[in-house]
Amino acid sequence: MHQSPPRDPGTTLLALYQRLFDHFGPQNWWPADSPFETAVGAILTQNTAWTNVEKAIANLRRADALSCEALLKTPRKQLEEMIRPAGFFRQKSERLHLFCRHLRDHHDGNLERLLAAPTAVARLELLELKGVGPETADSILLYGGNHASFVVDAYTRRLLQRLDLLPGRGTYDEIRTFFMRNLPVDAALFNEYHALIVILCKDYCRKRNPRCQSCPLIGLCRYPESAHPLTEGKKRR
DNA sequence: ATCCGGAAAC
DNA sequence: GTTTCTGGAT
Repeated sequence: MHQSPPRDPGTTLLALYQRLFDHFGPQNWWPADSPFETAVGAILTQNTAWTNVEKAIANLRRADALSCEALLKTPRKQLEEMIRPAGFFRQKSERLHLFCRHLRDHHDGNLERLLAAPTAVARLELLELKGVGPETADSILLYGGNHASFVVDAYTRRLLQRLDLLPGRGTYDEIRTFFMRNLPVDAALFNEYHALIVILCKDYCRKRNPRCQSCPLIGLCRYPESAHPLTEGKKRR
């Protein structure tokens, strides 16, 4: 018995992508009619199931509030009621208003203008906003602006950890850089890759009871044998 | 490390 | 009844 042959991260990440795409097919992300709607969804979905975000978006659409101007005209209290199904509705209503105010004051209310800047510039600008962290910023860049900025989320971190591929201490930036340095810098690839990771982790590589037997990554992954028993999974007593 | 929060899965 | 959800701020 010998170790598995050493593979460079680029080969591993591409093989992983290939396996996911072959199993799930194209995901056609992000489900939105405009970059602005993508950004609204990105803020609303923070630590929130997408099904709940859909309800909030539907409320906004029904009220014709899915634009920068319309959303700014909507009183905070009213906005809270519309996005209530998405949870954290007080802070999210503030974040939406702050986001729109920034667009109005600096980009004539047009998100496309913000997204017309080079990726690094637009990213820093988004990160300045209260309520826009790295994942939200990268989601807006990638899915709203077609910028090749890899999106990292809790699913991504969990998957890499279980595959024993987590770089460094596993900070957001370390993981993002890991993907971006070891893959072709391609917005379409990053778009599909993140979406595939999400669907994999929702349906198979779940936090609690992962379906390892039927997982499309079977053979490529050694979890749970490779799991560190003290740092992952339910507390064992 | 804790708070925000409704909805649905478990 | 408890956990989890395409996080971020304090």
